Amino acid sequence: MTTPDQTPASYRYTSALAGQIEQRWQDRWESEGTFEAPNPTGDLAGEITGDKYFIMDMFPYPSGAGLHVGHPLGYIATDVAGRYRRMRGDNVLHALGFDAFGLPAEIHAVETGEHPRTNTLSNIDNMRRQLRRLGLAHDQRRSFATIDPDFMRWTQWIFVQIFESWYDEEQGKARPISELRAEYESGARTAPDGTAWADLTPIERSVLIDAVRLAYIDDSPVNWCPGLGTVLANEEVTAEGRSERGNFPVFTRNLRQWKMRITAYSDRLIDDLDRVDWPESVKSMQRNWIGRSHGARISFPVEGIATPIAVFTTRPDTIFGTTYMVLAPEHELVDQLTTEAWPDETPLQWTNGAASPAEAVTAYRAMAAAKTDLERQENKEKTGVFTGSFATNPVNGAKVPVFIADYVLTGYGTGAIMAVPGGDERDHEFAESYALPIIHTVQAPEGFEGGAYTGKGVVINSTNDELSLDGMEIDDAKDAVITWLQAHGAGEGTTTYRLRDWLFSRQRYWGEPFPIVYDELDQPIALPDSMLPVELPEVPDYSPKTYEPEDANSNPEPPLARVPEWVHVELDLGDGPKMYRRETNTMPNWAGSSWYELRYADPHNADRLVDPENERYWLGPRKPGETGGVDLYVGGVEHAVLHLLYARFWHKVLFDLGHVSSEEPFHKLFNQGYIQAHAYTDSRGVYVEAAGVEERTDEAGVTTYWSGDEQVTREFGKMGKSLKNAVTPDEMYETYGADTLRVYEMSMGPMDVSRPWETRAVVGAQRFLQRVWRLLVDEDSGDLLADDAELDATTLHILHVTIDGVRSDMEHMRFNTAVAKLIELTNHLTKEGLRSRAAVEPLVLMLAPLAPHIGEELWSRLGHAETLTHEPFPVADPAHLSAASVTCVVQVLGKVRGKLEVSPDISDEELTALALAEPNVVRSIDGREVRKVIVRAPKLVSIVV
RNA sequence: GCCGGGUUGGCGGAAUGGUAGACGCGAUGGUCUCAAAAACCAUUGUCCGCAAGGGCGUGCGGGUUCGAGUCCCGCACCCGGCACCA
Repeated sequence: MTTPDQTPASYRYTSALAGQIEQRWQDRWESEGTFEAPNPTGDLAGEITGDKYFIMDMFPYPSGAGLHVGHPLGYIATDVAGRYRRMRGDNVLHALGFDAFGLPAEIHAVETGEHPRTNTLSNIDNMRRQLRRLGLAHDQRRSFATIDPDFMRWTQWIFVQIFESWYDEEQGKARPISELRAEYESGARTAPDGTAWADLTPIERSVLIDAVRLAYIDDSPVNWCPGLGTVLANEEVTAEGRSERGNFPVFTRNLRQWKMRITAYSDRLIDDLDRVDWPESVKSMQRNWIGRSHGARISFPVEGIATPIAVFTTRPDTIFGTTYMVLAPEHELVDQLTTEAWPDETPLQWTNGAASPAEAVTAYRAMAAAKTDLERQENKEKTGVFTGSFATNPVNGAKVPVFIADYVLTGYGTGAIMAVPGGDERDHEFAESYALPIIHTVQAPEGFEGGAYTGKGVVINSTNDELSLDGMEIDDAKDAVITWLQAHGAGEGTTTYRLRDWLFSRQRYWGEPFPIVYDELDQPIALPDSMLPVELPEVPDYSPKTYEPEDANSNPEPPLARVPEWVHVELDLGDGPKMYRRETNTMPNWAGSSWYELRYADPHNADRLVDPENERYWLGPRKPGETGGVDLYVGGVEHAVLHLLYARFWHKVLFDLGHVSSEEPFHKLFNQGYIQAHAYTDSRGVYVEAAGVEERTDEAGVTTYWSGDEQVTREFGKMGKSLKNAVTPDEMYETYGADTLRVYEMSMGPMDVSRPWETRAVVGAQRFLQRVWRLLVDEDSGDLLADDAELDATTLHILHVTIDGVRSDMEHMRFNTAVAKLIELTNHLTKEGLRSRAAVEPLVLMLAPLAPHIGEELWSRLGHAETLTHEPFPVADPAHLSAASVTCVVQVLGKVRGKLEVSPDISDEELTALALAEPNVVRSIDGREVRKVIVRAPKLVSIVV
């Protein structure tokens, strides 16, 4: 409390009074369960009224640093939207859980020896406290953390579902492995080589089945990050070849790891983007990441080699322009293609000066292998070497030399290309260096200079005995050549993707253990439901084996492997007690967030991850053909291809297996902007506490910044500890109160745009709330000042225009302009000294979603016993939307020359006459002939002379 | 290079093709006070003018229109994503 001698008025809306009001209402909401949303069935079942509305925030990682004022921006926005929806009569589901597995807790554990769980739980407590003080209308019964054994159990259960599934291309969906096994056993299906199931050994059967599982173990190139001591998914590696987290170097290594067959869903993940309401930027990032391209796979035979070279191209129409071929240095056919000696007349520059192709290829491969991906990217100069072999172009029989070059990547397409220097800039560049012929197959426009022509045009130089593409447009030529190739067994139309399978195992302690054990034949076996969850064992040391970040040859070593008594376990999995070995990798921290939206709908269900009825109600499609999913999902854009892609994938698997009725987890996605902040550096470039910096403006109007006596430089960046510019919500509660913080954050700008924090501007929101308070409450006595006076026409008009505008702003998340409109209404009432219930009650109701505590307090002082949570949001009366008089603008030659106060239903003729008589308009016309008068009654008259 | 978003007062921002700058911060002046703070009131794009009024003004250059911040064409710069992806 502020001491009395500092506050002349004891009922002024100060931060102290705001604090009392806010905490009182937070207690009341909690004890009354105000924001508890009933479910159709189960332990949270209740009477349901209205339409359902499921709103969600991207759930937070409970950081030890606590929150700064940037964090709650999205939470406030969803809270306002949710509170508005409740007042519209909806049954609103809004809760917040915690994404509690993750690296920081593990690092903290390594440093302090404190168990990550202990530390994480205390961080969660702290965050819950900070968030509660913000007055968020969450259903507390539905909160959880991904580390809760109950939650983890279902994460593991989903893993087992994925492990026990395969993708049936014919049906275009995932199906249980049991159905595949049944098809094998019945003879309906045989192994790819034709062998019958009955003729396979148990091991062969396992291998056959394991090869198609949606979760599988694979020995292939993965991203190994010694600095983190773990492998990473492609999505977690930046374009610079470093870890997204920690920025450590990442190396490609062949390692045995778990993967998820997300590539089976490539098409659906792309196609269904058209069915969700997401920002175009995020959709485009996902499309790019999946990287679907349509083209053709074409075989180029090589004399003396059984396997032809398969290439992938998106431009099969240019095949007549193929003058050479290129294989990635790592391509498996390179050894066979490399000849003993250089063919006669091999140009010297094709050989790199080597005595034989074998020597040249070996040297080139060694050089390519020594380069990291990053170095390959940096050096864009095209290099390569001739293998000594020639391939045959299937369309015209031309012999073309086969090169290896590192500008062809092993991981994309087939790792081999038909090079068309006339139609591809990269091929052109290479052809120039190696003196290879260039044939154009598309007519370039006149005056085209430059090497490769990649634009539109008509096909030329493309004829053989049976086929002529000449004269065709490119798309028709593609179809024609694919048809021809297909008929001649030389190729087919096909699609490739950039997306790779999701590397799913991590060598960390603080993650979900895999519900997998290995038998004596080293075959992975999923644990039955009854043995879930598999909980983390206590370990003597939480650290993964750490390495020098640059030590590419180090090997991952999971911390769980150091607990032999946990790893080796006796279980009865159906054929009596036997010894098994547990999987010692853990899941990535994306696992829990890949399905948590489902658990909000039925958080305590012990029998199912979510009851189908509850899932259908909260997430199911509203109309046939819709995807269903959360009605509004708000979060930062940084998860565009990580979390959002993984969650869609898991959701689709669960949909295929019949566990959910929705095809997409999040129907509408909204990316909020960030709150940024100024930061200040001293002369040494060291950050100084932003809170202590003073701004000075001299007579010349030049602004400088000072930390004590030292001048400092202003920068702009993320808010946080490292830039010493963090402002905490706690400071704001203390100085202004939670409602002020909420209103300020919502009024700063549009939700999807980043904006700078400015503590000194927060007072504006407080002044606004104080004005509202003063309208209703006597600052000295605390008496209610509202009266029952009738509203004048002007006030009625302003009120209803405000209602109309605020409603529309709320619908479209334009909270900044909603606040502005409420301020305007308040300023009008204040200026006119109006305190009529007819105006202040709607004002309080409209303010309530933004500033719920002061809203509730004023509502209750107005004599209402019940919370306003479910009070109907005011509705504008169309009769009051038009004003008694309107300002009409009179333009002469497009410039405003006069203004008229006129009746809204004035006729065009009358308005024209008034306009032409307005003195300043007459002066502007200056006797010139009026050629045309455009009238948009009642707001505008435009006169042309 | 490709894709997406952006550029409006001193600052954050507002404007169905129809009064550019709502609302807020800051600044200036005032009320209250012994004084200060808080609060309240007024002014605040810029230039000319005593005023009435007028000129200029939404990154730059064109265009459409009676009228363009808004639509079209071209360009510059900034932010984000992807990038030798055949």
